[in-house]
Amino acid sequence: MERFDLTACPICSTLGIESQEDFLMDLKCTTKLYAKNEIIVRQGDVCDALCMLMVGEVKTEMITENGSLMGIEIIKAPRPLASAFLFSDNNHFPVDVTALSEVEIMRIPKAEIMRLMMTNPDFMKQFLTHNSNRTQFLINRLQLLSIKTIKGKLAHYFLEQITGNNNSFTISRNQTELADYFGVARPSLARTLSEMVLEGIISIEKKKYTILDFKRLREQLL
Amino acid sequence: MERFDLTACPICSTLGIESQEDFLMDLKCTTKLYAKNEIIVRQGDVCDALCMLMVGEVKTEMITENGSLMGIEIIKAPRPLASAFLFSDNNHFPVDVTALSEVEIMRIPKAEIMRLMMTNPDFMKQFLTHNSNRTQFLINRLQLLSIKTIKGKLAHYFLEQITGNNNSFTISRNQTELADYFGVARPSLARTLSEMVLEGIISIEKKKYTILDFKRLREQLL
DNA sequence: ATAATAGTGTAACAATTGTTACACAACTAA
DNA sequence: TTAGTTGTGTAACAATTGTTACACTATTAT
Repeated sequence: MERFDLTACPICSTLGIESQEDFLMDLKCTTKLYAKNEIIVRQGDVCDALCMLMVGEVKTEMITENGSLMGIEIIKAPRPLASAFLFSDNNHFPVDVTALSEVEIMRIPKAEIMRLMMTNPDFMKQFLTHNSNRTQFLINRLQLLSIKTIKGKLAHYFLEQITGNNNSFTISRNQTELADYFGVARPSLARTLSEMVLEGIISIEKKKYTILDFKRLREQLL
Repeated sequence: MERFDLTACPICSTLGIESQEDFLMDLKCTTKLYAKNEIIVRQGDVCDALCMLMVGEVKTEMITENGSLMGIEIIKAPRPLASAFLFSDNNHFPVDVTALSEVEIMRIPKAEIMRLMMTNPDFMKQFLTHNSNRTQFLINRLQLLSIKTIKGKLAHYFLEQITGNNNSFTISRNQTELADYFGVARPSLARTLSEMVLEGIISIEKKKYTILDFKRLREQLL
């Protein structure tokens, strides 16, 4: 199993290389290994320690940065799991987490996280930032899911892709992935896309999308 | 205008009465008044200070230019506004905030929040807890919106209301409010409810709901 | 009690999306 | 090249939900 890379961890990366050894040395924590397909946490389990995914990858029904719906999604090491729930009044995991490979989890007690934050401003800032970023992500997903029509979702998504004065952009996801992202059926998405092309709102060439009529695109948001 | 009540604030309540005066005295912050219907923050505004709603109430509107897809949230003083975004990499407000009454807002700079957290463990814990609770709330909304059928939404909601060994609960919202909460049309909700009663899954008497068949209720979640 | 208002039940119909199925293009590996 | 896979376009039909309208009950104010 490979070594844990602190510098890639979203909440520990600014600790500085020289202090990493001390950091891990002083840390009161336990690590545990899980076999492939083993269930790491069950929905409803109490969350009284930060679970850091050190090695391997897991799947969870949780919403992830990747953006797929409540459907199963994959989290790769290194990253904390559900760090937002550690301090909530109702500190239970909202979903199951299952190992997709051999997995190493480090459990850092809540009190230890508190201590780290009190003594290390950089750590505190990173921890806060990580959780804030997760929240931002959740809000974005909420906005997207709140739009009911497929045309509206597409309009929201397209307008988000625009940067600068361009009216073109490329989408790396294919139609199937895009449909998953929106939580709609693939043929429904295809139908809607061809309708928007027919109406002259957009044009599509391979994965390059061009907006032809911003006004009508914005009208799709109702 | 009434005085700000620190003991009711979700992130300052444990500071202790005797230290409140010192607390407010030392705090580097500015306060500003807003008239009713005045816009306090606009979607996209940079969030570089914690906005504490001291007096009055505000509404936050989710969602893009359209308006009423997902419910609006009404926030009453005292409570911080969008405290989760203060530390995110892309620190912009995701929503508009409008005053519903005369409102007093205290703006506490980010650095000042950092200082408070470093020097006051109770404050830090409360700040973290508050943000965690907000995240829980968002996750919950997301789960609800991810369920596509109205029966599924209702099943999710009903199962959430159950406490202990009971199979009954009362819902304070009326049908119209419930429909808004789910983001569906009111007659559609009524139709679905009567279907579930017909199928013997639940029974409804005024605002008291009773679950008759847990197994089939859970099946509605897919 | 009476009127006004709010909340509910329900029906007919429209609109949107999902489902299933299949043809075909694009790409990859042998 | 060929065969196999993946991605796309599209059609017919089913399922679900929205829309609109109206009757009725419950609650509240006068």
